Amino acid sequence: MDLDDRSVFLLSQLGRHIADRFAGDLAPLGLNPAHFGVLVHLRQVGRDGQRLSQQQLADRLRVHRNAMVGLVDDLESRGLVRRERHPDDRRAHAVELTERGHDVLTQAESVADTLEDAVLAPLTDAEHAQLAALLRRLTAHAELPPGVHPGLHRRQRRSSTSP
Amino acid sequence: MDLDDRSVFLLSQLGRHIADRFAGDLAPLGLNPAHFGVLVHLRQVGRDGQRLSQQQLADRLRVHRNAMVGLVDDLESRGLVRRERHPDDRRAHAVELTERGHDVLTQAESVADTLEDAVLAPLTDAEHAQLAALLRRLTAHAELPPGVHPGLHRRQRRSSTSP
DNA sequence: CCGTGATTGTCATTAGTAATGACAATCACG
DNA sequence: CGTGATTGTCATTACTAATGACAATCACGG
Repeated sequence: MDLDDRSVFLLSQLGRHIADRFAGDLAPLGLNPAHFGVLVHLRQVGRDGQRLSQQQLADRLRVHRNAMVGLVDDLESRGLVRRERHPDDRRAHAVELTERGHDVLTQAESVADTLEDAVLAPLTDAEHAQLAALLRRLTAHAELPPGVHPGLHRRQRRSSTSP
Repeated sequence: MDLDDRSVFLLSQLGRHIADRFAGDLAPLGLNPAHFGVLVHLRQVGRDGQRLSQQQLADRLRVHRNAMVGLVDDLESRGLVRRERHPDDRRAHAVELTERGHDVLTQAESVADTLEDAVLAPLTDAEHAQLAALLRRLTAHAELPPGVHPGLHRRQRRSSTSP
């Protein structure tokens, strides 16, 4: 059987292609997909008036808190986020988007828009909607947490066979 | 805008999820996805009566020949492939599937079938066909080489920002 | 109020993986 | 022949991810 006859292969192939392209398109902004994920989540919770600690952020994005340190370091050094004292817990830092962070996130989303247009170019609007509906049902069934990319997850240290 | 409103995000998320699950499901067979890709390609060319050198195999799968050494080493040590003298070129090794390699590949494909059933469970047959047709048009437009997973590609050494 | 154990953020260390370079053997071709 | 390219291999390097340890702080019971 041919690999291209399997929808799972096509999905994986296309998904990886998209991820690679997105990473490449994002690089000129000084961001990688993990940075992008952090920014998006920070804006989302900011809208709700919440302040997240690094730990909470790490839990939501399914990354280890040790890794979150580096991500926030990167973003803070570029002035996209701010670490403040957490009002309720002096151990924790409240992380929030800066004005500049908002701007850069907007640019990053425009990159994503462009990529989406390029990848979905061969589909009509109706077909695009059809595809989106199917994909949403699949992600729901797979119980993928909304807005969290599995590529950010902590990879488990494997013993014998590896990618 | 919510990440889940972007088809490219859903595709990437789902594709990664599938790749992770496949790698996990394949591990008990002592294989990783790269091994699987090699086996599938070897069977394909074997059907046409061809014999491929490691270099040719590496070119087709878009991996570096240095990396192919390790992949073939793994498979040969498990008795799934055989390195023979290439009839036309004494520098090259003709790599081919063994009987056992065929068997294990069959098992691996059954793993893939099971995964496909699980992932696509919420869709009817008609919807599945619809999805497959859409995906095929997208991979064609993206000029993704048929049957070659981008995850095997040599990653370029990046200077500043990284995944 | 004090002490014991957990949590947060950080850093240093380790382990694992991927890219690069170098090599001998062989080829291609003049 | 002989010069330069190609094949497969290995060693080395560069990088990334995982782990462990740490001080500061919290939570909670006694």
